[in-house]
Amino acid sequence: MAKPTHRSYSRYARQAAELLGLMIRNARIERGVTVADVAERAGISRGLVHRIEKGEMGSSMGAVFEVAVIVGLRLFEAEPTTLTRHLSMERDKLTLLPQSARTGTIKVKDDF
Amino acid sequence: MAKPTHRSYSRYARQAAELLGLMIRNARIERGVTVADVAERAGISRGLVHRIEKGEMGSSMGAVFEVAVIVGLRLFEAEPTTLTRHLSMERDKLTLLPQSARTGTIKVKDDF
DNA sequence: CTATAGTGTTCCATGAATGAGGCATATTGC
DNA sequence: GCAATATGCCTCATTCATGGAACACTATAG
Repeated sequence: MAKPTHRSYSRYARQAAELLGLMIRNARIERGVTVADVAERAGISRGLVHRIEKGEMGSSMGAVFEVAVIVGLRLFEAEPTTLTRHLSMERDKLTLLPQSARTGTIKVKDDF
Repeated sequence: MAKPTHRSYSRYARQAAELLGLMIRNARIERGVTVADVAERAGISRGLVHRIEKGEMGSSMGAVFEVAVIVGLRLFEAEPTTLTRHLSMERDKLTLLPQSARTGTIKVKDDF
């Protein structure tokens, strides 16, 4: 039987996916690489690369990010080293953020 | 199973996923929203939100982006209007590139 | 023009992601 | 301290994305 498991996505999320797909395709063409080539390097099928470039929401993040990297895109506008630094920053941020904001009562933001 | 389809990811891609997950978690906590709350609003399970925040590569891009939007993250550092504009720009770019004048519709070019 | 390569799209078997539920461990508030 | 809520993590059934192969179409080369 048909399961109406149709997931609804917000417009912004869908556009972000579409944009990422287009950026990937543009970057790939500019580099003169074929879809099949990217697929092989990413270890995925040609069809999946195509779906990713179309911005389909079901594609796994791993496949999408991997393809993006292969065609030379810089995710989050960051180079590898910058990315690592951002990671550290976010990790530190997390440890500093207790769950005190849970009740919606953000008491102090430790401004200085 | 003999072959678990060992998918290998580049370091950069993994870090990007982890960074996105951390940014989501930080944004969520700062907003004082629970994982369960985000899950309900995104129409997904609590476990999936948790996996997304951990930056697991298997999560679908749709779920990841949707959660990111819900906690207030701006993907690609762009506001909704900016995102739409970027989309148009990338679409135009595509038509100017060599092998891709096909995606659009070339049939209706009989206006001369 | 023909030949070749690349793309776009379908179908389907199957492996993988997801949802659901439970339970242990924080964390918060009393 | 205790109670209540939130998170982390596990297992398993079900659903869905994926790979693979086919095919038509388009573009580039010759």
